[in-house]
Amino acid sequence: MKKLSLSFYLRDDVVKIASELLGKVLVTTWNNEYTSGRIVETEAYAGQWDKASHASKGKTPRTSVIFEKGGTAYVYLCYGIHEMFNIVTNKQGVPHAILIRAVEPIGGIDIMLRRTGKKNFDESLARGPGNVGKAFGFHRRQCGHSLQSEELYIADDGYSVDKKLIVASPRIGVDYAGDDALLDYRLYIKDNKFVSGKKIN
DNA sequence: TCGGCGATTAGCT
DNA sequence: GCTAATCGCCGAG
Repeated sequence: MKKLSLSFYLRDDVVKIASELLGKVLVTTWNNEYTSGRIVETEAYAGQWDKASHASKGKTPRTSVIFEKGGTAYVYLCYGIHEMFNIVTNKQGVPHAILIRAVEPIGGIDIMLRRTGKKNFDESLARGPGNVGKAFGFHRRQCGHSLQSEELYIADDGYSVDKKLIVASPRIGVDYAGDDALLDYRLYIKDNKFVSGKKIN
């Protein structure tokens, strides 16, 4: 497995990067607990003009990390409950970010089960951004963490997603953003069970 | 300093 | 389908 290089994250086109992240492997190893999974759903947040992005309100204590250079982790608390994991992209000063919305678990499933409080492995283990945060042990302490480190990184294991299976759609939960809520900035792998947004129960 | 609210989810009706 | 859970951010006063 090969870690993605810094230059991967520093490029301009955040939607393109979000689509290329599909099929890549997310790994966290903090506390000597190794967890990994394949990214199957992402959402792009493209800068200050994008009303759905936290960066649209300008640089504040919470959002300042999004203005950092690409390859940095942005983790924040949503609804007081959910730790959401984002990847910062583009060069320093340009607030682009990609939200990881769903992951297909590969390694450390027992650890994910313990963290999420679930009893059995199923497709909901890391489906939805709140669950991804829980399963991989993310915390806002990790905000600003580098994605080139041993504790947290994204790797290419040679797996590639058929372009025909990559679907673009409007983002979820951002209706307040007006016209920007209609942009096709959500990307996911078609027919993958681990993708959020549809009810399975 | 204070109050409203959010890139959500699970569980009940 | 509806709502509680739950806390830090940010704008208003």
